[in-house]
Amino acid sequence: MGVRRRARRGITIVDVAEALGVAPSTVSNALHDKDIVAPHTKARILAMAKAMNYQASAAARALVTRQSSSVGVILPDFANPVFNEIISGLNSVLAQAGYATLVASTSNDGRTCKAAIHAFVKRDVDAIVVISQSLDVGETAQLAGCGLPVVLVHRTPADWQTAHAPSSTFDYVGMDNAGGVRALVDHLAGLGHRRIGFITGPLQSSAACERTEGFRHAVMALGLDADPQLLVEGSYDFIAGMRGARALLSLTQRPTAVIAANDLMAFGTMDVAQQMGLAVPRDLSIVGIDDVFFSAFPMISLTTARQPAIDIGESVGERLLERFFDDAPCPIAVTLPVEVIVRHSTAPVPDSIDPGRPLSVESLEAYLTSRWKPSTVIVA
Amino acid sequence: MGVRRRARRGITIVDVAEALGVAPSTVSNALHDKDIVAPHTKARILAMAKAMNYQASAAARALVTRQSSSVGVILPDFANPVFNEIISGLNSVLAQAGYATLVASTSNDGRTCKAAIHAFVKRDVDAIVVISQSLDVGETAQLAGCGLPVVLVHRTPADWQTAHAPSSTFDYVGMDNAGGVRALVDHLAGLGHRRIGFITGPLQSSAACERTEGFRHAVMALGLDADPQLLVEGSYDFIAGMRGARALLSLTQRPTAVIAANDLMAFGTMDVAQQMGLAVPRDLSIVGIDDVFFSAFPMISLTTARQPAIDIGESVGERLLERFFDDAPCPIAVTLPVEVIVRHSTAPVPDSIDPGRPLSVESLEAYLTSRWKPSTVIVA
DNA sequence: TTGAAAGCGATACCAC
DNA sequence: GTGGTATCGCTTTCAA
Repeated sequence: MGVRRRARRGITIVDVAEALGVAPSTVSNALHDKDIVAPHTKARILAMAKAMNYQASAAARALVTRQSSSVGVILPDFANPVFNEIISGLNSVLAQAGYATLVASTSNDGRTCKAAIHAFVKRDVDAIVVISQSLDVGETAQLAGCGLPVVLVHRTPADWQTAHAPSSTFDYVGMDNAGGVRALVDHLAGLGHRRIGFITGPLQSSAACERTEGFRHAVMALGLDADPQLLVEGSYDFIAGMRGARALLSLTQRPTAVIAANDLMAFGTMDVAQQMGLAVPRDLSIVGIDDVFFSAFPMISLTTARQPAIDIGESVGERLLERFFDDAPCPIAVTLPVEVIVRHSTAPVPDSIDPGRPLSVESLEAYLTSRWKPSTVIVA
Repeated sequence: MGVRRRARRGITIVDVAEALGVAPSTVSNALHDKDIVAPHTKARILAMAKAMNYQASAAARALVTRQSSSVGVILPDFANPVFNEIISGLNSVLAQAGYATLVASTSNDGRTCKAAIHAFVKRDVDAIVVISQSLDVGETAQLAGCGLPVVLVHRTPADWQTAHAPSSTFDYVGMDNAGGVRALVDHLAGLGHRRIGFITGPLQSSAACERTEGFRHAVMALGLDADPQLLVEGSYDFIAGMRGARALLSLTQRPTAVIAANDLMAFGTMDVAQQMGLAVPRDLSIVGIDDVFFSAFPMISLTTARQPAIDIGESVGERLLERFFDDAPCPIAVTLPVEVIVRHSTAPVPDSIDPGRPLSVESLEAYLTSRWKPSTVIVA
């Protein structure tokens, strides 16, 4: 390991002070626009600072104030585009207020997560944002123990209240999961559907539970078919969507519409429908939740409940600024509204129900191995 | 604006020193594993530091060393999943070495970009990574002027050498664009295709130019049909893919295969083929570049040249660590290999060529307005 | 091999 | 209003 070059020293507050023959503290006050400084002095200082191209050292300020003007974001992975939209919204709000955004992914690994929190604390981040990350009791305690504002996204504190952890210090920002599902069921019921299948997300996620409960209640409220067979468990990925769709569409009395708890699983459902020779939306209506980029593509055109990801990020940012400046330690929960975007995967219920081509369990495996995996890889 | 709470003070190096009755400087040396410290002393100090859960203050260290152990990443937006894979790879390498990753998006806006660079410099980042961002002369000068290591991703320094800017201080990491396209053409030629269409990316991007040139050369080298009509300009988005595909597939003698300079445009091409009643891959072979998540879906199953995004990120990280420790100011350019993933959108050239249903220009607009835009929005 | 002390650059407190 | 100065926590000479 060699020697690291030392960056050149820039203009300091003392340089500015000397150039003007005033005290450093006065310069500091002027730069912070404190009323205590005489207008004339302030103007002179500001002008000189600009002329000398003075740049405050973030490190020096952080050392004395113990605030770094930065927030750390922890997310399970960078793969989910929705997470990045959230960061995008967050970053735009924070950047404007002079805060930096630090990111770290955990790959859903506890050790990595702990290390990330650790690294953030060491850097004196002013707050930590946790997106959709499952936290065990240790991680929760670690977060609570560092005494920083913490905002949880898409995961209600209730998740670990059952684990007897002190969740009350955390803020929460999420979307109206139940309301979104209710609106989807309304939409389908309005088209005449009375037998609607639902593929859930992973039920350890609070958001997935809310979506599932939202479905149950909506079906009840509208007096639709509440057959328990119409509810199958999934896990937010494409293959789970295929599995769930196969289960639902193989029922002797199959549903005329399927709600998937996210768009990816809706795509899996579309794929299965195609395999069974069912035309969407003529024979089967399909809806998702999230409105990912691909849902808008003409070839897909999925009706879905849009996750307000950017709004969520902005909301997190605004909440943080609020906490920074107003020091309101009373935790809040923000639930953002969801809108249904009607595209072309939903249609009125057909007069007669086509059962579709039957599909065996083996055929799923065969189909996946033939189409999902890359068949050949040529190295260029 | 209220008062900001001061975070509690943690364990300092002095605390550890006092607990052991040694000098702070010795603790510092021990923590840095300097050979000068006696093994016994070092062991005692390390043990005590762990016992007291000592955490070095990043700010204090940054103040004296003028290095923050962090790098700033600038990207045009958070929407492109590929960028996030790059950050993912970068972050994993950096985190392991104790570096933090700061992110900022510019929305392709010059002012925002300048502000982001500014903010990074102020925070004493140790390096700046610029991903796929178009830089004007001012931004380039700003980057060069701050005296930090800079790595450009997917944009060769040559881009602005023409603008007389000092590009020689920048590193470059990218992929073998020309090689990837060549491999795709090889694959198609191997299937018997001799008339291949190409939809380019935006030609102000160096990577897009490399892909285009790669196509030209491969066609030449293999003696395929070099009709200039087979080359149409696009811009990396879905609609450009549709436009390009319509142009290519409306040729009196239409190509039997289409290469799109990225996957999104390949999807657009698939969509147009479907509208024209052409079956993929029976009537038309389609390939893309990037291998985005959706390309692997069974319903899409696109043959494509995989962009090694994570490798690119890791490579950037490794290069940075190298520069940090070896202080090798000699800039390098890293070009990562690309692999072709053969899926189900390519097949041997058919015996007879189906011209497909004709499509008017108006029908594109009509199709897009009917399928692309959300038709109804219900607020939940 | 260890210890004492001088900064790094900005803030904040208290005289003036 | 303004100026001196201690201080934040760590690194880094230089002396012992």
